[in-house]
Order: sequence, then C-alpha cells, then structure tokens
Amino acid sequence: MDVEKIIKTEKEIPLKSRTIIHFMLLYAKINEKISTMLKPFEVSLQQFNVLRILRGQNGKAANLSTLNERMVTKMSNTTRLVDKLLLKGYVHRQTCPTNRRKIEITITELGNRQLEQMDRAMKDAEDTILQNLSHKELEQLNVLFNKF
Amino acid sequence: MDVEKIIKTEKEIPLKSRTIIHFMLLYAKINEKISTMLKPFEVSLQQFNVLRILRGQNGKAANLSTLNERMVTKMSNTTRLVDKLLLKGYVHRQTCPTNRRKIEITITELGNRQLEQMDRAMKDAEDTILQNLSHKELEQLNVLFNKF
DNA sequence: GAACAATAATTGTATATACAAATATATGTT
DNA sequence: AACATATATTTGTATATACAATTATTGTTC
Repeated sequence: MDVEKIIKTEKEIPLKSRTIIHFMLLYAKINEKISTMLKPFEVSLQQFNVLRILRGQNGKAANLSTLNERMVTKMSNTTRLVDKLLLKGYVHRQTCPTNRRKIEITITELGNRQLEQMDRAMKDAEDTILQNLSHKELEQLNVLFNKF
Repeated sequence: MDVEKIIKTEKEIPLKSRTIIHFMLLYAKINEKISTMLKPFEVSLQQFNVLRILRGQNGKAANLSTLNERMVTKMSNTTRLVDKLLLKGYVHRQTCPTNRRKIEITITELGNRQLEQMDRAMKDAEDTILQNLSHKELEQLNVLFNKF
C-alpha cells in the first residue's frame, strides 16, 4: 500500500487526506481481487449482489425498486443488470398481477446453484484479502467503519 | 452504514464478509461525496489525481507511462484522460525530443490555479466524510489499512 | 544494416455507470 | 369520467473503464 503513489509533494500529507487516499487504493486492490474471483462466473459484483439479495428474500419475489433500494448503485442500471442475469437464466421475471407497474424478480434453481459456488469463491477471496488481519483487528475495523 | 442492506439471511454474516461489504458500502459513500465536490470543476477523480501527480513533479514533465504507473487504473485510459485535461487547458503535452515514443505532460498555470481550488474543496469533503473520527481513530485506521 | 524484439502510446470495442427524459400504470380530486 | 399527480420501470445518451489489437519508435542481435 503506497499512498505516496498518488500525491508526492515536498510536504507531508495530512492525516485525513492520507486516510482517504489509503482507502481509495485499498478499494482498487480489493475490487480487483473480487472481480478476478467472479470472472469465471461471468457476473459483475453488482450482479452477484443482486443474486444475494434475491436469495435473502427466501422465495419471495423482489421488485426492481426493492433491489435498487438495497443496492449501492442507481436505478437506471437495475433494469439492465437484471436483463443480464435473465440471459444467463439465473433469475426469473414476471409482471406483478395486482400492480402491473411492478416487475417481480425471483432467483432460479440454476441461479441458486451458481450462487453457492460464487459464495465459496468469494470466501476464498475474502480470506486472501484479509489474511494479514487478526479477528481482533477485523472487529476494530468494523467499529471504525461504523463511525463513518 | 447498513451492511444488512446487501445480504439479508437468516444466518449471521461472518466477520470477514461483513468487513468487505462494510468497506464496499463505505467506498460508495465516500466516492459520492468526492464526486459531488469535484463536479463544479468538471473533472473526474482520476483527472484530479493526474493533476496532483503532475504538481508533485515540481515542474518536471511526466510521461504517460509514469502517470499510469502512479495511478490506480489502467494504461488505456491515461491517453483519453489526459486528452480531457488538455481540452480544459489544465495540462500541456509535447513529444519527448530525445525519445519520440514518449509524450511529456506538464501542468499549466490554469491547471495549477484550478487545482488549488479543488484542494480546498477536497479538504472540505474530507472533513465532512471523517467528521466523526478522532485523530486517534484515524491513526488506528491507517495502521489497519497498512496491514492489507 | 536488416530482422526481430521491446517500449510507449493510441485506437477499437465491449461493457459499466450516471443522469435525464420517456413510458406505462395506478391513485386521488373535482 | 377527466384531469393532474405519483409510482415503477424503461430507454437514450454521454461518459468511464477494461481488455485486446495496432501503430510508431527505439534497441538488440546476427
């Protein structure tokens, strides 16, 4: 982790700036590892998250607004994101019969099976990324993250 | 910060997964604040970083490979990224006279002036993002980040 | 010094993401 | 019922990013 990589001045970098830059570099690193891990499944991190949200519904359908609300990114993507999962046969979509504006999304059997495999790969990625942090340090990190 | 937002299961989320998800949500939050802050200047975070790297050169030119090496993202973008800064008049580009494969990039007067304003806005953004963290907590965070 | 490899940057293409506008359906008001 | 308003999703467009292929120049080797 080389913070000096981005900013290199004669002056020392203030603690706050250093923290933010550090965070950004770390993000790039983590994101790369996770993308690599998801590559064999041909899904993006976002698509993976949608599948996880759908599984969390325990069989209940989720409409696009619900998915969008739970996700980090914005609405306009959700339609196209689900389109891609649909193409792979990981989800099923149906217009809500009581309110035809709504679209109900459910995860398919295939989606669930693939997701289980992704889970295992994800666990490996997490272990790699966090291998140098102890249980106590991870807890510290979560406490600090909660303050943001 | 709501980790349950992405994964919602009957089981408790393991500490490592929780940490990664937490991190991702935090990234989205921070990234949004920084983008908002940069919006008036019509530059992306990447473009801002290029300008900071160039300033760090203290007048010396940087070629595209150097910029790329210092940045988080990949080469292919660097050309187009610099193109945009060029359009705004923030940088100057010139073929290296001794090695005509290389392109030398320098920051312009205008670029420097704008960058100073961005610095101020960035400082405000950092203060907002990190307002709930004490000096000690920031130091803790940096120590933990270094372990990744 | 011709042929090949290495380096530096650019371009093409596909996909991802952000923002705004448009469409379709439902609800509330007079 | 006609109208405006709200809700849910989709589409268009511009920009961002990733990966591979291409071009231009330089360096190396026989």
